[in-house]
Amino acid sequence: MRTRFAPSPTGPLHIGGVRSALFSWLLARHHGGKFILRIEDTDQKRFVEGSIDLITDALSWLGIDYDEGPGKDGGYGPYIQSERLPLYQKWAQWLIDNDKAYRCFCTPERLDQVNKEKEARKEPPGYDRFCRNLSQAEIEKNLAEGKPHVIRLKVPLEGQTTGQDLIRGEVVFDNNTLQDAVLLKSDGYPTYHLAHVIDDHFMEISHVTRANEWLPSLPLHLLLWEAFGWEKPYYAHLPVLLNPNGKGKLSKRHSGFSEDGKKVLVLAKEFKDAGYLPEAVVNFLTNIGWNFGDEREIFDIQEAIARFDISAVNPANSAFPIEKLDWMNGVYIREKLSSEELAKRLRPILENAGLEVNVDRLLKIMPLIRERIKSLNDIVDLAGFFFHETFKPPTAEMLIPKKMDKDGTRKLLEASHARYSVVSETEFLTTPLLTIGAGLVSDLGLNNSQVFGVLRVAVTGQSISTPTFETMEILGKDESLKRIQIAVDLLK
RNA sequence: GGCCCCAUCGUCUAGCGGUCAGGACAUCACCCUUUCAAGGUGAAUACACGAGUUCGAAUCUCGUUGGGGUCACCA
Repeated sequence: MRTRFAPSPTGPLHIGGVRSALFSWLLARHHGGKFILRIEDTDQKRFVEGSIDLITDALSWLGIDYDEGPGKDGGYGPYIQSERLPLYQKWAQWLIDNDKAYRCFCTPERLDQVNKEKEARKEPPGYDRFCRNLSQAEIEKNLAEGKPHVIRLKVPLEGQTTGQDLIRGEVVFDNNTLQDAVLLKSDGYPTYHLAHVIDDHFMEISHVTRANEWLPSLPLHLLLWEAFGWEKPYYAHLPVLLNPNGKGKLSKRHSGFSEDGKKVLVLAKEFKDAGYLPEAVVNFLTNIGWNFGDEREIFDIQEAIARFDISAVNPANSAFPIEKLDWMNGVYIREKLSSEELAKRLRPILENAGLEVNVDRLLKIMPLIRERIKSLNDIVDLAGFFFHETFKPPTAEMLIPKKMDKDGTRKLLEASHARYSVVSETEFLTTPLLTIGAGLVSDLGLNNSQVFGVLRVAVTGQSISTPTFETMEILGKDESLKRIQIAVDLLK
């Protein structure tokens, strides 16, 4: 088995592209086959410099490795279509020689005109096949005059073309609804239709998995395979990923737009930048349109490979359930990563936020933060205070809890300072600290949340944070007392 | 509009003639609790509609409606 992912280098990789790549990859890996990356850069106008790196970077971040592709020759290269031009031209000519295709000299202007007239007559748009029956003499003449032309497929005017889709079964099309599609453009580049058939043939691709939007052109491709007399691959058209609200397909133009106040992510890189783990993204994606089999949703990629079955893919399109990714990312953070691993991934994020990371301290706070963050990026807000060079004190307002006043709060802090300052440094640990806190509660006639809350704000500078006494232990006696003192002064 | 695909809780899904229609996310309530989380328990919520076929339909057929895709010298 050989499968492929064949993106166009028109910019950063889209999450829908990732999903297609992932399913093709899963299919190949399940069967112990090969997964090939092929770059379809036959549209010079849309080519974006640097796209190929963006694509391979994204795949590598996600762990979707390819066996053959640009820079990784497997004997079927080159893997970039613009480097295969002579091949397409040769076979396009072959189609003409065998009466399966014809040269079309119609200008874009004429094509426009034809469509306008058809529209006026309320007919479906499409090429009127003006050049399909040009005489040999006319063709010679046009050629001699050097008229630019394209090569079009000569589709049968009647009958039906039946395709088999691995996901939805038989799909039937009436040939009279088909177009004489352009195979080779006037600039000598092939269109997708021609290029993918030729490449999939010579690269011996056995299973073509691609997005659902290709289904309408399946009959064209089938006709092409038949014209060449080559053995067809199996086709599987993956359901489309829709916007989170279910309206329209997820596309690049929605990227970054806010929807119901929520951010819509669509580029692979945006998921990385948002603090999602690649393992979680991959796990999440495999649960859309496919399921593990029992009721498990969290599983690692090896388990997915072992069970993957392309024919079990749900043919229905699905809205992109981004909120489920948030949950799943949290599961991975709190259950799947060791402290060392988590710290390793958190470190660059803290550093990018301009904080100076003390690795020992970072490792120490892992138990305090791992159940509190859903995105790696959450670490900055939740625990950034551990790494601030200079402590950012809270405001007096944050310090004073409801049902307490300024004086009362100050007295509480002063009492705390007094009691904690007599604790030895080696005893400055969570449990004794908590005991003292509890003593404060009963002695001052306050409740837990008042005392612990005030201490939390004083020590962390924020009202939502890691647990108070654990935090104090990690901060150490000096630092903790210093911060409590700052709070006292703030309330004077 | 033509053609093609699709249709189970708000969302992702299980189900492939007989189930109290299951799970997960999200939501809500309660419990736990040093904030926030996490965790625990529980609640609410779905077979788009209409005809058939059948002893029996979420499951099969047809139609309707709805949604999506596609109609380029883009992929």
